Amino acid sequence: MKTVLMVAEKPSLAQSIAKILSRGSIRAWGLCSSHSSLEQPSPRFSSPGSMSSHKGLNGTCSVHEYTGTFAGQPVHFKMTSVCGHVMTLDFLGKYNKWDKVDPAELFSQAPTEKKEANPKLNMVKFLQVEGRGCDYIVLWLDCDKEGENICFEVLDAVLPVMNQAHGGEKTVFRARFSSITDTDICNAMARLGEPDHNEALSVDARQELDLRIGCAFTRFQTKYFQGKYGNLDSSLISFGPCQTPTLGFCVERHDKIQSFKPETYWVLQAKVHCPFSVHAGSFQVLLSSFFLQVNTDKDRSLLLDWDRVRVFDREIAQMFLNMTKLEKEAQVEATSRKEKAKQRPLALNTVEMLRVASSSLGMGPQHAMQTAERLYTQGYISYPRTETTHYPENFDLKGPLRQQANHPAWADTVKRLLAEGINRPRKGHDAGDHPPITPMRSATEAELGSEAWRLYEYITRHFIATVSYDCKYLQSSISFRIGPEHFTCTGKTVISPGFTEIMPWQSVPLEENLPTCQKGDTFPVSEVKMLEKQTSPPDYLTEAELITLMEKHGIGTDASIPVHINNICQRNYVVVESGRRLKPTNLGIVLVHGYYKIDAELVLPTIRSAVEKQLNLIAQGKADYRQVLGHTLDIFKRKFHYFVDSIAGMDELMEVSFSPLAATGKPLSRCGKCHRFMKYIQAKPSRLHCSHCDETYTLPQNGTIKLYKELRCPLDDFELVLWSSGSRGKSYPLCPYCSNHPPFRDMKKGMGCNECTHPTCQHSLSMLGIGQCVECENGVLVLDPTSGPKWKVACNKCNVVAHCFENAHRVRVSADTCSACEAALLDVDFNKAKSPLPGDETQHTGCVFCDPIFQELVELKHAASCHPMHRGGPGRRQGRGRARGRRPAGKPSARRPKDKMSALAAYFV
DNA sequence: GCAAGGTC
Repeated sequence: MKTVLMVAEKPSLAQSIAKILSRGSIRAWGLCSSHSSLEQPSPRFSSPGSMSSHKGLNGTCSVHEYTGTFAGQPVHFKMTSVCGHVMTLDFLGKYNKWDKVDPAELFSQAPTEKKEANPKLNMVKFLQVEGRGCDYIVLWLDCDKEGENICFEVLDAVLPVMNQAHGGEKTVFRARFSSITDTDICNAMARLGEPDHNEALSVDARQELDLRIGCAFTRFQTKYFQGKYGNLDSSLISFGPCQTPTLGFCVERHDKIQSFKPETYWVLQAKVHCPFSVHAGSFQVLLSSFFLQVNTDKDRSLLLDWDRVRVFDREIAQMFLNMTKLEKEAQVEATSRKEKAKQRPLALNTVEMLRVASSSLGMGPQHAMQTAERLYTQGYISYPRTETTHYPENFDLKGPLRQQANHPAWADTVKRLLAEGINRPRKGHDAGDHPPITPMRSATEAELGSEAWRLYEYITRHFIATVSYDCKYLQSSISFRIGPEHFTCTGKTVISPGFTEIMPWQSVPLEENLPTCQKGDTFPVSEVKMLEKQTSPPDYLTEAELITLMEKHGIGTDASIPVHINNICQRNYVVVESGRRLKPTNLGIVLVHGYYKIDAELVLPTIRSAVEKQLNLIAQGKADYRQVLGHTLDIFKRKFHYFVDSIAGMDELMEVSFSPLAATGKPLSRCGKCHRFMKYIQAKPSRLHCSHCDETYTLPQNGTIKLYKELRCPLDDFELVLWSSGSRGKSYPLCPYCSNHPPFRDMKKGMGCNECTHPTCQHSLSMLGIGQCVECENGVLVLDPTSGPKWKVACNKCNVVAHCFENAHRVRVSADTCSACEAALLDVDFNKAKSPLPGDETQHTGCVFCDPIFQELVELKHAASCHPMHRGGPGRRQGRGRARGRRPAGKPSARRPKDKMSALAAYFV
């Protein structure tokens, strides 16, 4: 029997499609074969309706197997999936060395290669294992350009291991579907086509453009500005065709706020006195108790709005005030009553969910997406990444609704809807990807936890609202004349709340009801006054507004919008303020203003859509892939060179906001070359800067630095500093020069003296090292000479710390080694009063691992946390040192070498 | 260390 391999874009889809095709086969076969207008002869298929599933070798993708017919023959079907893109584009390794490659080379010279997108998933191997020996392949990837591109990634992996076709028989098929419904999937199976190479090529072009342009600009501006300003708190200044315009939106709003000049204006406000009587009508019963209370209040005054709204000249306002003030009565000129409707929402898609999550639930897009994904994988909601706001025609709306009928939060509403009949959902947009986001089963807050619950509650309420009725309300208004001036008063009364019952935050605000009156009626004026007000600036952009702008300009996709927003936060270009408003930082502002100054297209949202237009030509087969790519790269290469030549313009802006390196930081350690003080710059990346030599020395991050007793490195004369990760962590001395320019072959950048193999320096590993770490492979336990009186021995690779010999007044690493485990012996002196040693001893030399006296004085921990090893009973203590302290044969010894000179010579070869 | 796009 021949085998048909089928591949979907994600595991969940493989399962749904396999279920449909394996069970619905007989009906589907009938349906499919009844189509007479097939564009091409399509392989017919059927299956007896049972399917078996197993996990693939990567543990993530499943394989669903069943038998059926295909191309008129009995076959074995294997349905599986990838996890998004199989491959990713990157430069060849040597072009990823920032110091060695001129970013300009990234536009053309630097070759790119496709790498596995997620090596852990082992996707190519997995596809080959499953594809080996298959005869046909049907590609069920999402029906968009990215999906088309993944088709070819799958084919590249699988075709070489599949059986060879006989006599030009077609073996590669593409299924095109627009929803995951029985009809659609069966139709797709009945009308298999071919993957579209042009669409795939347009994605290849997009990938290459994004990579080359993004990396070139990012590397250039990072290298240019990094280390130039002391208080520029960013080690990466990135640029990207999506993230930069996203930042641009935030800065644009900031500029509007900055340039805003408040203007004073004046408003007339009138109050009339009216005996209260409301229209009688059936809607009254629906009004809230608030209204009924108002109704009992017989006399009240009515606030009128001025038809001129406002004037910007005080004297003119005063004139109008004077004229109206003379009048004692307001005359009704017209009345109107209109029934209006507030529409029920469209079915929920991803961006709308993210907007509401941000604006109403205070949940950032990235977080909201993660929460939604968890709800999805746990089966509470449908697939959360979709652009579609239209339920498929045969979508079962009542099923999910019934599941909610006993939910304590909305049982009443749902039961009434089911009893009285649901409303037809509004016609939304069908993007052909996934159905809108809906609840899949009932859940409670206790079950989900408060965060996930809030999102689930919103999704469910939104779903119920889409099958509810519009909210109907009555808008009435009365036009008045007071002297020469006209005033109006409006009121809204809810006729039927419709969907706002389940989405109360959308309710028509309760407004006072208006009195019944007719044209010509008069009301006594109780007050006319003039109010002075000021126009106010807009506020910073909310995340929700930003999402709307990005969607409108085609910046990013439903899945990547949260990533871009997260990026500009993490890169320190904007900060999220209260109300989830995005306030650009100085860095963000300077960058955008810099782009505006040099080449505004770099930050305008139009650039992405212009490129996309070109890419679409490739997809439609109207333009040549190579030509478009070459042409676009050429344009950006020119832009890049112009940007490089004009960078001083951006630098001028930087100078205003940031202070030069030489003017920042506090003097800390002395430079070994000029013997002047260097300055310690705390802003990330923290570093030392010698303004005389104009050299910068990076320091280890995430810790504090102080001077180390003015001790100097014997190799370069730089003053040592002491790095510490905190009182419960570890610390070690460090030479700023050696750490940046490793003196020995076996040392790497960033290392401290505790890893230095200098054979005689008193701060080195050679002198302070004790023995192999008890936990990690390559680490050595090193005495921390500054840690007394709470002495510590810490691993120079991992975070193992041993606390030992508390209150000893001196601890030294001896030249002798333990005969049992080869660890260096420690020489410990205690004060007479505090000595824990037996008898009246104050001094003891021994091995920390093997000496029974020392074993009682050593406590193993992890830096800043308690170590699990220490939880055991007393019995394990004995064996610990003996077994683990021993250095394996062949490993470099941390002991003091016997022949210092020969060892020294070896290092300097 | 960099982009944006899939998805987990």
